[in-house]
Amino acid sequence: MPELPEVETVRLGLAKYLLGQRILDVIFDNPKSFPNDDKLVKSKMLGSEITAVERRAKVLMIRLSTDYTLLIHLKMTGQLIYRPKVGQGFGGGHPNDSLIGDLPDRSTRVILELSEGKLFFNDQRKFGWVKLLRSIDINNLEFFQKVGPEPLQSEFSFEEFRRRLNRRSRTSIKAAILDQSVVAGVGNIYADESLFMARIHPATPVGQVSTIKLKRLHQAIRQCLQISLDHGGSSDRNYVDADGNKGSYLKFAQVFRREGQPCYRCGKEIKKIRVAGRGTHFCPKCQRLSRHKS
DNA sequence: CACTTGACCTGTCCGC
DNA sequence: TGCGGACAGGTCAAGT
Repeated sequence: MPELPEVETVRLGLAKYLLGQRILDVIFDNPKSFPNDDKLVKSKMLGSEITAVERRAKVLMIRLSTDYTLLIHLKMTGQLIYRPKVGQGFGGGHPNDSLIGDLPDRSTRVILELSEGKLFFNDQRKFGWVKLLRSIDINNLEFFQKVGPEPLQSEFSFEEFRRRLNRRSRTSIKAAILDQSVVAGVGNIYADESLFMARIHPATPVGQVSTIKLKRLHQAIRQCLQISLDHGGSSDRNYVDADGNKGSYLKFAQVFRREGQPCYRCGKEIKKIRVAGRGTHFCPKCQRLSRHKS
């Protein structure tokens, strides 16, 4: 899916368009994508106003004036695309129409009809979801209790990073940074990119990564995510922002999807292997398996 | 507990 | 062109 930079880019777009809008209707028919009952939707959503659009880890939160919140996870193929009503911004003939075509399409799972436009939740693989919850209950969800610090905030200190990593010292460093309870928002693309930047082999057991390298990794995670955010995220396949635009970060990727091509740093061929059950890209020369004690 | 694997879905690409 | 299998940005539950 969308990892932190992509979800944050969507959030920025939604905040620009949705704040202050009223929900006039909600159209859904897939209980997997939107497992809420009609009664709750009618009483807590219809007529309510959107008061904020927030994000924690890879989860979006659309706050409503009824003290309820829509939680949204895009998982692998989710999209949230906003289209203003014709005559209220870009309408027919908008340049983005060629990118994603007419909406709804066959992957549309939920439509929010708003006072000034429509919000489409598309999700080809149906892994993603939209849930309506009491705002006050959200912090008690197990996920939010366990999730790690936001990497672009100051709460993501090196000491905190190491403390959370040390609970999982035998697993691979890649599996560890993909774990949302270690750090929030890192997924497969930025795991590979930040491990390259820190020059750590993805399969290195956590307990054998030196302090120097862990410090490099801590900084690399922040840098990769920030650079991607600056470029509107990565569009490998499905990802688009709230306007339907793709992100351009993959043009700057050092290893992700570059197997068989030369490393920009040393010239050796980038390899693709399997680590933590995921396709993993790395440079065998820049990222050697090493055995240091921290 | 720590850790790994398979399942959830649909679509696409690659080799035969 | 068709068909089978592998694979895809993420998380869970269920296994060892």
